[in-house]
Amino acid sequence: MSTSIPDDRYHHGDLRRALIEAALAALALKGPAALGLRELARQVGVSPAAPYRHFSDRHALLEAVAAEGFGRFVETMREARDGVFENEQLAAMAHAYVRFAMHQPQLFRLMFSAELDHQRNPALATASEAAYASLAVAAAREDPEAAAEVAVTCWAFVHGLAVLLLDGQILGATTGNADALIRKLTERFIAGLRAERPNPA
Amino acid sequence: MSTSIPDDRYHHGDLRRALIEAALAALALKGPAALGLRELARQVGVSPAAPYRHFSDRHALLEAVAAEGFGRFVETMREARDGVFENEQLAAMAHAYVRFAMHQPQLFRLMFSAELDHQRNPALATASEAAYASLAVAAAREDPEAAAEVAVTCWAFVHGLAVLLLDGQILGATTGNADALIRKLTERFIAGLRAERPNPA
DNA sequence: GGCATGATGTTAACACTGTTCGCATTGGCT
DNA sequence: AGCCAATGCGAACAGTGTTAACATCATGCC
Repeated sequence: MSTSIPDDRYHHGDLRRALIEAALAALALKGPAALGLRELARQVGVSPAAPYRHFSDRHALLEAVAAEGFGRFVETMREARDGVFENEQLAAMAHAYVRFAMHQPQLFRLMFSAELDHQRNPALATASEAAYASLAVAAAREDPEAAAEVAVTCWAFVHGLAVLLLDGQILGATTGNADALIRKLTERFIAGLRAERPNPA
Repeated sequence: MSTSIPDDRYHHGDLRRALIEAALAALALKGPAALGLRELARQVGVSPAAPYRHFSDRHALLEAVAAEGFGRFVETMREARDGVFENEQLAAMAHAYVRFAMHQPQLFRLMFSAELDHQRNPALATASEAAYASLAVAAAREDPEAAAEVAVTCWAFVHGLAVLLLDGQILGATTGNADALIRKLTERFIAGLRAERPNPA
């Protein structure tokens, strides 16, 4: 699993990949404070200047990590969607959205961090748009005539729920029955969406 | 307005206040990158070590700024609620919530920043809970039997909408008609809430 | 009024960090 | 084999948060 090429050869092999993975590990383990460039270089066994051959900036590295996170994110969403009937897909994806955030809180926070310029890094922009699109298509089914509005509303609800849970602003540390809460809230939310237009063509 | 006591006397007068205000100004003007301790000390005309007489940490200063932000926030929400009929209060507050975020994006981001420990600073915890409570009371009126659920749902929607707008993930840079979008979405959302229980006692 | 004392500010230093420079080493192409 | 671009190294610079020891002020007590 780990990029284990601890040989003492001059060139690392795939330093870029190694840095990203070290960052992912450090992020999950010790929080975003451990994402220093020097720290990561040290962890990979390389000089402080080496990362600059692969990332123009420290931010560029963080953006690469975030892009990786978005990749895993859309994968998670896709899986949630695929194993379920059409009329349950939205709920399943909403649940997966929040669960991803709670299982990888630091990564999720990094993905939506303010200091990342989603415009600068095309890979990041693409990845985050893909994540939105996957949710939007299921949301649009609820009301094809106002697809965009419904999609944004769903996204906002689900994203807000994730963020608030992450900040411990909803359940202090009671993460035990968070699953039940999420299910109840999303059910209610979707019921509200559907109650508005009782005659789906 | 500015804490203008630029005399060359040894003691500043109210350094704590001056630092917080300098931070608020720098935050709105040059973003969170300008919130260095030394930088702020320089701006206020004081040595790099002086702030430590008033804040144990750099984080403590940021938390104080965030608390100030929450103060203004609940004030804004209160004003939005007061000038309106009961059945429009929720919509008005939702609108105010998002508008606050768009008018003071950096401050809003700081308030909900991940690196702030809402538990450590009691003032911060109190302030953020007050912000929630003010929205919750209006939300609860929509369905008194499931007050908590409705409140959290509203909060999640409104907070998510704010965050996504801030990240430019909904309207690229088209902030012009953001107001109209917000209004439309909150209307629809609240309609959904009410459609679920058509017989308000 | 004079003076001890705590609150507040200063200077100097330490350990970091991101970043850049010039140089060293390497693997791959002809 | 020999060259070249890619990749890594070490040293250096500016800037940061933080601490410790010392300076200055303001205030209450005799």
